[in-house]
Amino acid sequence: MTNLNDVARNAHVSKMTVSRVINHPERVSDELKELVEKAIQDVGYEPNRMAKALVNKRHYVIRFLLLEDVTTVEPNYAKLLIHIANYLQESGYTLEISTDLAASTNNIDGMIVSGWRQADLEGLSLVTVPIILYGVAPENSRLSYVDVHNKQGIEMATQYMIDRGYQDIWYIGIAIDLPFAKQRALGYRSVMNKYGMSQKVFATENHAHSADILMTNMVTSIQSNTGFVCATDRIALGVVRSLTRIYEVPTDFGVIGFDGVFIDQISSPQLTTIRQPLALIAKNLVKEIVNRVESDEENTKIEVNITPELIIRDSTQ
Amino acid sequence: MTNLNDVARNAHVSKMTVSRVINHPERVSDELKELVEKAIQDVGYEPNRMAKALVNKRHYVIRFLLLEDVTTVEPNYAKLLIHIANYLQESGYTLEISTDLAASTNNIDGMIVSGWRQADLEGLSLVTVPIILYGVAPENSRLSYVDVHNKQGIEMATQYMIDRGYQDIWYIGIAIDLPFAKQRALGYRSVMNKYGMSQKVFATENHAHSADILMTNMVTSIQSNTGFVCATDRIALGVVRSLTRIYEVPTDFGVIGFDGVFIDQISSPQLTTIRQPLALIAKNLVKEIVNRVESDEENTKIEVNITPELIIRDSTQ
DNA sequence: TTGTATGCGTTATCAC
DNA sequence: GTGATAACGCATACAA
Repeated sequence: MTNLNDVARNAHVSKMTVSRVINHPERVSDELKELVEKAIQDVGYEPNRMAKALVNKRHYVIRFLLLEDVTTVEPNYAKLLIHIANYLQESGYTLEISTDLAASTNNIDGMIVSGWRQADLEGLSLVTVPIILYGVAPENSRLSYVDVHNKQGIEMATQYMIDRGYQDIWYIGIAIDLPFAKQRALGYRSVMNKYGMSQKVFATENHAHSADILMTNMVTSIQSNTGFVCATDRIALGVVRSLTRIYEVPTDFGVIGFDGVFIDQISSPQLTTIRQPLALIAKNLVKEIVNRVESDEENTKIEVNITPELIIRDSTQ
Repeated sequence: MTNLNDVARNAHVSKMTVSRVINHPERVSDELKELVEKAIQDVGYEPNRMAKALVNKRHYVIRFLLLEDVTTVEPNYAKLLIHIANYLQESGYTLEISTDLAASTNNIDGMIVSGWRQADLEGLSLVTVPIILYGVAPENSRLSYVDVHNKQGIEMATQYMIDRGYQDIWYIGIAIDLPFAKQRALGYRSVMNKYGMSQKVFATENHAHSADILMTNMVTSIQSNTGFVCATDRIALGVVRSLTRIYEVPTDFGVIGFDGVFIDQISSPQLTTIRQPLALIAKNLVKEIVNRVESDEENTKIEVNITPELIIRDSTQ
């Protein structure tokens, strides 16, 4: 492993000059800068992250804290984690994954927190390192977050169903008392209000099976050409499954989901859905947490709501 | 952040004694050891990973290199990554996720590599840090690996289908020229040979949709009470979907999958499957890579094949 | 603009 | 068995 000294020797300068070329190039004369840059190439120098960390009193480690039960959210996370890890790496940080809110924060610089429940709020307020949430913050909280724009997403979905000519639009929501679920339901209501259409709101657990049962109990009494706006792809999957036992999707009924991560594609027919732009979300999460870690200023609360994307597939006409 | 000095002051000893209590407790007298341990508690000391790393010439970072296309394997990885991260943390390491084989290894200690293709082999042979593969190594390779026992898994599946009384057993394999696919096919053949049953082997892409099409083209000519052993849950999902359009599963036909990660559960009916014990796999991967990183001995090639688990659900009688 | 000395927190080495 | 010292690689403060 080459170090500053190797470069310095190669360039016939002191190692401080090398350090400066890297961190404060403007304080170095052009000729030396060129010389040093060439030497860095020659010896293949890369800064030692550990030594930097020690002297900077950093760890260059961000923890991803997953409070949600993994099994219920599986496919959402692989991609998100990979994106986060990549962006962190670009900023010189490494990822740590934990499911333990109580774990010591002595060897990390900050946390990205996902899937909080009411019970986690006190623990979170005790954390001393910077935090950014993935997912809407609790109401009245001083916590910052990055999330898909939940309300806007369901608005897009509802609007799309209306545009496609479905006569009646139902909302199959998610039965959980968390802000994101409320926001999604609001999206439906706002568009339906705008068009003066009558609202039909149901809720189910976030499982294909639960949605299937809910739907199967009423499916024979639903009139054709109804469009179903679903709070998640899992729910949409169950709705499609229940409908296709008797009818055709999308010719008799239309279904649109939300999330756009994996489930939409293995459904048959594949789901039209509102996709969470996970790369963009990851990018913002990393940008914000690194910002907070590296700036000395007081952290102001920020709320980043990212516009999702309509993916048109085969469960709508 | 408390450090060795704080503990030393509190215990009225030198910081070397504190360091020894942590790293070589046998070289410290019992009384001092007790004293120091109490002091560590008192001041809430935790070693600074960065300082350790610097002096030990380590980074305490293991890279998870994902060579496979993420979208095709999504749900498998979230859990695996979380388990790996947890085990790494227990050993004092942090995780780095990368999809770039060519990335510098100057700031990591070792790599866990997943999803290699033929084209990656040369690049892998150039890597200078210790490597362990998740997934069977190439033939004639000196690379070590940890994997689910693919052959044994499909043997278990095939045997189970025979035990459940299915008259005819078909194998719907995965059309890819990689060792794990061969091993799984071998598992089917070995059991069928043992019972002198006639073998029906098909192959498809690893997508529900492809399997669906394959099956739909022959489904009307298949005699009832046939059992389908599938190379993956995705394939099994497609097979079930195709069958349930006309028949009942599991009364007319039986289907068993392989992987047991997520897809099996959102299927309807839920899939009987052979589950990869991801936690155990992660544990072994971490054990092996940390071993290789921390031992000075030459790395001998090891091959760890982990026995999977039969999960009985609703796609078999 | 450039170089020297010092320290970050830890561990290994070598005294005692 | 215990403690003083140097070293890991880097960056800050200060001197030239």
